[in-house]
Amino acid sequence: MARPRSDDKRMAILSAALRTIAAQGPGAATAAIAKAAGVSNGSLFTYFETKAALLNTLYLELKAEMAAAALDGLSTDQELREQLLYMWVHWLYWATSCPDKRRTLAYLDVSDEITTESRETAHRMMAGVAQLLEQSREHGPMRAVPLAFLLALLSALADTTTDFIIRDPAHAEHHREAGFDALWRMIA
Amino acid sequence: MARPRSDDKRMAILSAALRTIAAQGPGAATAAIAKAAGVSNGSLFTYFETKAALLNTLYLELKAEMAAAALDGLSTDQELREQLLYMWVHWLYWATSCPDKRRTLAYLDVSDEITTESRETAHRMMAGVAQLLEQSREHGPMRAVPLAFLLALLSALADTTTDFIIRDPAHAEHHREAGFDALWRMIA
Amino acid sequence: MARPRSDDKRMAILSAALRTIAAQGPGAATAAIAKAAGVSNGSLFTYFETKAALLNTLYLELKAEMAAAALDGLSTDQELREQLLYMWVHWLYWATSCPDKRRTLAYLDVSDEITTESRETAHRMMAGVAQLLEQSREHGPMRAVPLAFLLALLSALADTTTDFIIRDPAHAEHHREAGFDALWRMIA
Amino acid sequence: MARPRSDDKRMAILSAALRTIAAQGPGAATAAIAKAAGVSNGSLFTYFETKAALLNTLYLELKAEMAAAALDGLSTDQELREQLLYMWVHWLYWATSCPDKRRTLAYLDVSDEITTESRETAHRMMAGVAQLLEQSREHGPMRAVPLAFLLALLSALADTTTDFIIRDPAHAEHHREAGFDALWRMIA
DNA sequence: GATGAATGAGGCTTCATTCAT
DNA sequence: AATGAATGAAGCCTCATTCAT
Repeated sequence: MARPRSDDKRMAILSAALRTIAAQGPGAATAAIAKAAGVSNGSLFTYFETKAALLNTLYLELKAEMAAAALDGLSTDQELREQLLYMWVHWLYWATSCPDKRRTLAYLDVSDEITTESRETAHRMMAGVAQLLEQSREHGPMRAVPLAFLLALLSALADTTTDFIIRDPAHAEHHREAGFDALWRMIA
Repeated sequence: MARPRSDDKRMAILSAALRTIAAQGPGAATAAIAKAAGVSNGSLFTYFETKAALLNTLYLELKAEMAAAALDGLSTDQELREQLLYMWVHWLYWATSCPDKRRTLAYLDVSDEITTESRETAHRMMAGVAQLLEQSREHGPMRAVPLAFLLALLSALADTTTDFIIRDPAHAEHHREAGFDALWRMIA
Repeated sequence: MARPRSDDKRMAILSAALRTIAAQGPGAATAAIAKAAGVSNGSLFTYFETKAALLNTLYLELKAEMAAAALDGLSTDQELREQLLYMWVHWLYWATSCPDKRRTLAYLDVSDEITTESRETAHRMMAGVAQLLEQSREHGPMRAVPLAFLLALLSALADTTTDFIIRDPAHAEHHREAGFDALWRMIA
Repeated sequence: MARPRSDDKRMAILSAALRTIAAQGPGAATAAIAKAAGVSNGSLFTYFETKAALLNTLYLELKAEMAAAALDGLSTDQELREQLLYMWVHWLYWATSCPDKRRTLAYLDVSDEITTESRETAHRMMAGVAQLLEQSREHGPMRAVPLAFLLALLSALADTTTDFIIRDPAHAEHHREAGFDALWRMIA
């Protein structure tokens, strides 16, 4: 009945946090974030109880977006290699076309403000990717290692490849393919 | 500025920084580091002009140690695969037996206090590793990618494998081998 | 400003303020009080212009209740000592059986939000008690001191005695009698 | 070997806290206190870890001073009544001639920043007064009540009397005597 | 009238760095 | 050179009050 909590504002804060953290790291001041969001200092805290809460929310949002980006539109009819490639390409596309998001995610991934619980939730968001990985490695040389290990390796590869694409965008496609081939050789 | 007298004190500070940052992250207060070093608050700044300077020094120290650990005692007589394995094993051994150093390095790697120059110097410290990598991939599927990319992939793999060994030390050897096999498949 | 519609709500706020302040001191946030009253944040300010206004109102309410409790049912037929004892017993009974009210009153008594005017009004509410005191001391050793002084002494005694009864309820009656005897010796 | 922590500064802070709290209540900002002490915002915290620590220290300091003022110079040769009177006079003299101290003590006495431990320590500081009280009431009507109760009554009487002297200093002596006579009648 | 989001001024405390001793 | 007190700029968060709905 009162002014409703505006989703716009909430998203403005999240988006401002994204930009500010990408630029200044997770130490960015809440005041800076609020200002970037065009919102008063105190308003930030009506949408997020705590700076840590904001960070965790942002983290989950980004992880979810990344996972969705990687899997959206995937058709399970194709060969596994094609499916994995599809995921790889989309993942890298997302990561390289939203460098702020990727950078912020990288910061948050190592921040000690991110809860174990958030990390677990994020991990669960990768279930689709994990499943694809599971199928891909089923008969390959890594059939016996923990799936989590494999997932971590995949992330590491994707991350590294993204770095290189951003650093040297002229050879984006080249790097992307090299990365994928390496991945495929590793697991299949 | 003449080099301060006591090298002991300098090393005590570096070592204290290592422990303190491992425990509290790169946000650790200089006062906390000084205290851990058994040195006064202000003395820290006669040995390191700035907190950032200390961090960068520590970063380089650790990177150098890591590179040395990976290559020390390597004999170039053996097969390349053996040499690479030697390096892999020693790298992981260092990383898993000095968790503080590794953790601190992980923190510093993403800290924005570390200058580009430091990162470049650190990169150069890996020349030996890079050379080995270069030889190993010479006739392999990755013969055409930038060596830096390969080095980054190696680092990512080593890092991820270390994570898993620390998390699940009972299967250390298993993880180490799985990681190496994956690496070898990737490049050779 | 027309009196707001719901007296219920007004009293709910006062009662919530009572409980909240008893628990958290006069620094209790208006938001906390509103919540405890089951009323919105903003509504509190349609019933009380200001936090200070709320506090002053509560203060007067409690003082009035205390005065009423002390005198209610007093019959002026009895001996003065009996009348004074009656008042003493009822005062202490009120104070010990509504510890929240007493505690809040204690907080407010020293709060600088309570205006001089409120304090004076409160003082006037004790007229009945004062009158009884006046009669009681008429021929006693304190016949010449300002009545206000006497009243203050009475309050101090009552307060101190209440403290002890609350702290050591097993000997409530004992303390109550000791306090009264002391009072009587003092004035009569 | 460095600049020593200056006792002057420490006392300046305590004294500034005294003045500031007397004027603004225990809610006075640490910044205001620091400014009043002619000290930087942060310096306050090298002398007192916390605002609460500062408040507790000030509380104990004042209580000690008050107890000392009440007993200093007391000769145990005199009659008990004379001794008690001596204490009464000196107590009131202290309280009325340092209204800031008294006011601050009153604020702190009810502040929830003051630890139970501080309160107990303060209580122990009144041992001398308590002992005198104990002797005075030995054969009197209050010989059986808890000494702590008696002490609380004494405090209440002293406080109330002080109030009246401050409010009406023209009759200081009058009030002081009336208060003491009341006390003596109460206990002896 | 009721609601609760919006505001922004502080409040307490931390910390890198400087400086007196 | 060594020490640790001094500094003051931030940082996060709270809260009385206002205002859009």
